[in-house]
Amino acid sequence: MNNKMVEEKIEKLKEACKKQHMRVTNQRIEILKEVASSTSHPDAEAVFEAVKSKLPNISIDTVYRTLASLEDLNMIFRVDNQLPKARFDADKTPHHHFICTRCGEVFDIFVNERDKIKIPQQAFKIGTIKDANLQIRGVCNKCNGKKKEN
Amino acid sequence: MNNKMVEEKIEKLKEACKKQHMRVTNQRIEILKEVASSTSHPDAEAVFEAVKSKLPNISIDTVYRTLASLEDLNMIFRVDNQLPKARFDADKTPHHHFICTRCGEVFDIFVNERDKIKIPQQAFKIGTIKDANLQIRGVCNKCNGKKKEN
DNA sequence: ACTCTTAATAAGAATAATTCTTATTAAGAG
DNA sequence: CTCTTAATAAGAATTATTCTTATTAAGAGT
Repeated sequence: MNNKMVEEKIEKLKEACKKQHMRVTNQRIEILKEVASSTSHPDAEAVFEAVKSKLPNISIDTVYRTLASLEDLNMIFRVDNQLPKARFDADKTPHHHFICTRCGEVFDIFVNERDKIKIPQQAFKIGTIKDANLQIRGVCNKCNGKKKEN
Repeated sequence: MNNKMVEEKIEKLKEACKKQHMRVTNQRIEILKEVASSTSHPDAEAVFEAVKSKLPNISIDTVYRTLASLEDLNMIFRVDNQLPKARFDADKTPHHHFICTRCGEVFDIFVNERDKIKIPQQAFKIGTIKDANLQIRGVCNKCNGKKKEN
């Protein structure tokens, strides 16, 4: 993302914070700026190191907390929708996964021939492909129900 | 997977082990049996608990090691291709990811309108969808090169 | 079957990523 | 400018996973 786009993103952050009654802190701005201007899908540690030059006293915990809140605000997202634990499957039939971002449950979605995913040509230039699957992220019905109870 | 399919899978494991000069251990058999007969994408802890009834002395380390080796043998796979660290991205333009299973590098793949993924109808019944992206797993060219050096 | 080599294991310590606890700071409402 | 409290820094704690080391057992060779 170029400078202008990053600046626009910061403006969006400010609006989003106001809307959610969240405070616009330097930490939030600098961390979003860093993720938005990076092209390397940085991890928390990399963001921490990069942001230190602007905010020398920042703690790694703030980075984690802020990345999570920026995700909540829909400003950034987590590549691969990391789950706290690795989960395994022995069924090699090509199928997709619906992953509930709230409870971590994984739902299989088996598709027919017509709905099979096609791997973009570009991918073959990057390396040797082992497999590919569609990852659908959302909130499952069960968790949606729970939300209403609160 | 039904009993018969599980048994077939165990046979495949035995063949694969012989081919790779790996020993056919009870731990490998029971762990594969557990993952293959489960429908819940179990994590290491769940496999550990389930397998304890058959092998009361099994250690959690063996479960982790065995799950990894079963993955190597292509008998099971890891849902979501868990990476050791969470990685973030601020670019919400729909795009896919090529994830190198060896070095963890994530490569963006931007696609044109025609190659856009279509979310299977079934997914909408499971819950509220936030987003979806294609995850292509493989080994990047750089890592493929390194392999040859050995 | 018996022996031997060594891959695989159990046990528990160690590590790495992430989250929690608590005291302090500062955003922004009034 | 003051006050409330959300957000933070610091470091301890936790959780998933991996490593270390001594022991066991698979299976090759006899």
